[in-house]
Amino acid sequence: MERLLPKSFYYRQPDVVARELLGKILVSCASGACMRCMVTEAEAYFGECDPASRARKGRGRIWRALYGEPGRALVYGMHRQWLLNIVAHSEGMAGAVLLRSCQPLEPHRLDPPPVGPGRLARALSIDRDVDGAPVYDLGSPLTLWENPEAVEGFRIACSGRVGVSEDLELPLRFYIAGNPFVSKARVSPAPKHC
DNA sequence: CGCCAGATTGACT
DNA sequence: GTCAATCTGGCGG
Repeated sequence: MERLLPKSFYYRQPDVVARELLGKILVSCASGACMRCMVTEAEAYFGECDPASRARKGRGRIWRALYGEPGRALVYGMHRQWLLNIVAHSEGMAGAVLLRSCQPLEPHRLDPPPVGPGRLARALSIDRDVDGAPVYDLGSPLTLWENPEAVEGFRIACSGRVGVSEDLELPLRFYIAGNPFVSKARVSPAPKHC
């Protein structure tokens, strides 16, 4: 059987965690029935040093979450959708991983595929109720699991983050190369080999 | 309190 | 290509 990713998994730099979350299993029981999918695309955000981070916006609840305990879901709304992040950073730092796309497991024919952060949240019934949920904790409405099936391996590609007006030099968007459940940015950021 | 912009998406010209 | 919906938080009146 699969194993929950431990809390310590999230006590690392957001870019490391974003990369390592690819291929992992995301389980959402937010709607009552549980739904499983594999993470195919994620982006890393840092704290106030990151021009694209919401920590830049002010010291509200999002700022507190980014500087708060790693391994917790951070859900907030924008443009009429919910965006799902997992808080991830080393001790004393700040950051999170934005889950952008996933591949449904099981016979789930999702109409708009859960590709793109807004669609992912909608497909998994993610909303403010899930905010703060510890994803390393069994019994949480949202959990992340090891994926023994994915050991076969896949290529990871990376690029600049999607939709940000000001990005860092580092490539902070990671995705499974060739997987159909990955968003195509309107203006696709140049992919690089990682 | 109103207005603006941002890690978006779907409908429509 | 363009528009608008409406979550969060800063800023101006």
